[in-house]
Amino acid sequence: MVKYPAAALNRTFAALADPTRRRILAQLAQGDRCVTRLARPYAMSLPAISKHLRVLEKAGLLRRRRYGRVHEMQLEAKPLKQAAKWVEEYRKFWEGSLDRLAEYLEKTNKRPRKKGAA
Amino acid sequence: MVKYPAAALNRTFAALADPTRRRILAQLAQGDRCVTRLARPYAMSLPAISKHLRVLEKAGLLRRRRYGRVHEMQLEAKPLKQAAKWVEEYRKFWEGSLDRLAEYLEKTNKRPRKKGAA
DNA sequence: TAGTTATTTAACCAGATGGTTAAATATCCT
DNA sequence: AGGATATTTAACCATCTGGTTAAATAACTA
Repeated sequence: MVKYPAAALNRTFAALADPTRRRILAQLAQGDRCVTRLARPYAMSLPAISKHLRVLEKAGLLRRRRYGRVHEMQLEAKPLKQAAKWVEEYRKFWEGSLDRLAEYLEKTNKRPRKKGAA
Repeated sequence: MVKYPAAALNRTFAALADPTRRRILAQLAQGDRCVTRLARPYAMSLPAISKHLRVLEKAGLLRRRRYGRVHEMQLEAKPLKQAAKWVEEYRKFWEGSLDRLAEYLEKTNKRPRKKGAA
């Protein structure tokens, strides 16, 4: 398996683990948005949104541009690409070799005793 | 964009946000393993590992089989498939339409003012 | 200058997270 | 039965997280 920078994956996955943040990303997928506008759909204070945005920013998932007093947020795809690669690598591996092993184990109802399991 | 079950994504991404848990998944990708064996490489108590395993289990990322007193863990690909789909969908969208927009903005150094931004 | 708007910072709070050690439980072995 | 092994549960602790409200900062507007 390939090696990935742990700290970056930590931040990316942690950022994606919150539904509000995922929804913010969905909003941004439709175009750049400023903080107030992003905050509009939520029953949540502005500082709360501000914090979510900082989490996303630190994870590198968005970029902030200041135009006077308004901060405009823009999606950034790179860290997601990393995460996607990580997930995809495991997913493929599991779906390939391991699901067949799983089936085998289901049918025989035995466990593999020695190390060459997969 | 397609709709995904939020609670499941929450749990999956949160589970993946910890490096110990990702490493456990990497171990399991090489074959089923019992708790003690999984714990071996870590400078961490058995209860700590036990907790990590429960997190992964609740996220549906692994299945537990009891053979007497030993609990054997097995990878489960389904929730990861969901997560992969989510990530991939956004990734593609961003890489496609938005990176071009980003470039445009970089060059012109203007911001889009009206709603039809993307 | 004064007032309004956009956003962040500060201080706080409740609950989750990730770890610990000690004890409990379940199973295997003799 | 009694002892060793595999794993979990309980109780505890420090830190992180996701929210709040109130105040600070920055920039536009009259």
